[in-house]
Amino acid sequence: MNETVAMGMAGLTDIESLSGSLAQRVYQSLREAILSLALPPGTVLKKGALCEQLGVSRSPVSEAIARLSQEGLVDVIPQSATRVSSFSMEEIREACFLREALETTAVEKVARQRTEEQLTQLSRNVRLQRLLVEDGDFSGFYTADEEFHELIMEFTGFPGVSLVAGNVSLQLKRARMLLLPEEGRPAGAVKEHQRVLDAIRAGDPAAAQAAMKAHLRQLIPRLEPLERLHPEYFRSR
Amino acid sequence: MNETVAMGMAGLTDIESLSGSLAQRVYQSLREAILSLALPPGTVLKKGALCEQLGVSRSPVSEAIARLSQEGLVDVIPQSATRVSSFSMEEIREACFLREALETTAVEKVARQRTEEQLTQLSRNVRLQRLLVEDGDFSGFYTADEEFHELIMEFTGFPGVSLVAGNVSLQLKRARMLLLPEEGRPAGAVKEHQRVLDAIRAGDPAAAQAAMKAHLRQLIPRLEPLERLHPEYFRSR
DNA sequence: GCGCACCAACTAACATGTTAGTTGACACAT
DNA sequence: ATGTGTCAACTAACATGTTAGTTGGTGCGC
Repeated sequence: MNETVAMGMAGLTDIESLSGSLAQRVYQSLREAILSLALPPGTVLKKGALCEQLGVSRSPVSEAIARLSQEGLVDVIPQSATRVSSFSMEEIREACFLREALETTAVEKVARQRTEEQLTQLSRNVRLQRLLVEDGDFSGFYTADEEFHELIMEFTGFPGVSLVAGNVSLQLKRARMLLLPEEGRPAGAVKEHQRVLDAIRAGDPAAAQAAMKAHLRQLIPRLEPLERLHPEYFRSR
Repeated sequence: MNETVAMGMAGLTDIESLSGSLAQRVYQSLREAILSLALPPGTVLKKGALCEQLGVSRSPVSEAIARLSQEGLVDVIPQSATRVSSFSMEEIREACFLREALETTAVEKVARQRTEEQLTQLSRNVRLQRLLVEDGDFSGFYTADEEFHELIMEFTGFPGVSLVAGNVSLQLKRARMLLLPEEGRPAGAVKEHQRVLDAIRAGDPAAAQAAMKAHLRQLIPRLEPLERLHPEYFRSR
């Protein structure tokens, strides 16, 4: 009757538009839906239903769910059901700790071995951030922000660093979706990024590490209130 | 004819002796065999053959292989074959970097929040290490060594830290199997552990971090020569 | 009304059948 | 002899059938 039926019960991106094996596409589709909260915590995922909606058989769906389970995005209750995992503040704190470990160590290394080209890229990114904030383009700023951190990790010369960081920060990424844009926060973040960049340019590893730590530490206090603002997404686990 | 046939082509631990779902058991069996080099890099894993040897169907084997693939222990060539992944010195360096990031940050935190109980456990562990080295029990020392690092990560209060560290250090763990016990190295390691412990006890985060870093940095130079000592395990990737 | 055993419906887990892509060998043309 | 096209054999990937464990409800005993 309405398009909700046509597209299935939830906003899964059509796997036609993705590349790779079927299992890979199903995984990406589910992952994106979970991270964007289109599939909120607690949602039950039924293999049968997913197969129908995506037009595939259970094999690729099973593989996708297995991966999501390993990454902690879904909880599989053996022989019974599988649901999108709930937030847990403790897990979020843990993710912050892990992210801090990776990024501070990364920036420390980058500050020691930076090249002119890298400084240029980082500088360009930070200036872009400033522009986007001035224009009030918060979505664009969010992307540029992520790119800033991504760049630093890439510049370590170890491609796996950002991959691991991404996996470890999955819960963080999801929780950030609940954050409302806070007055003056983006501008503050840009300043902090600038300090990180300055320290990298100065070739001061300790300062870069400290600046990055100071920046990342801003996140937890902003996430803490979520537990009582959105209790329906939390608990258990 | 001989027992090699009876147990299959390779030293896979019988899944009967493990717990959990079939897929889980198959995964553990394969993982152990790969990490212990019973299945050396380059070995081709055929689903059909594995099913026969383990006495299960292809479903759990597929799931196990998918997990191993995600962890980088096997390379799957689509529609063609899957083989145990080769070492790459670059990956090993990367793993060292990641491990250093996690463990130095962990020890820094632990030095700040240590309890008497934790100091007791660490002290007991280090004294045990000394005993084992004196007795020449290198295998026992290896276990105690791993436990020391494990303890520190646990003491952060974040159970996921040691899990992540374990995952990123898989290649390291495998590469260490190729290391021959080096004269005086265990004794040196004990001394370094002692320094880490001293700094933790003193409540000196910076010193603890530095001591841990100094300790972990010993590993790479010992691993570097492996590339030419065992070229058959390296390359590609 | 209330607890407990039983049962039916549903689910993930496992087994097996089918498809399609890759690889290497062999015949053939050059 | 050598490069090339064809093809058969083999593999992972996908689809589907089967099993076994969980869950919630229903009726029976109390």
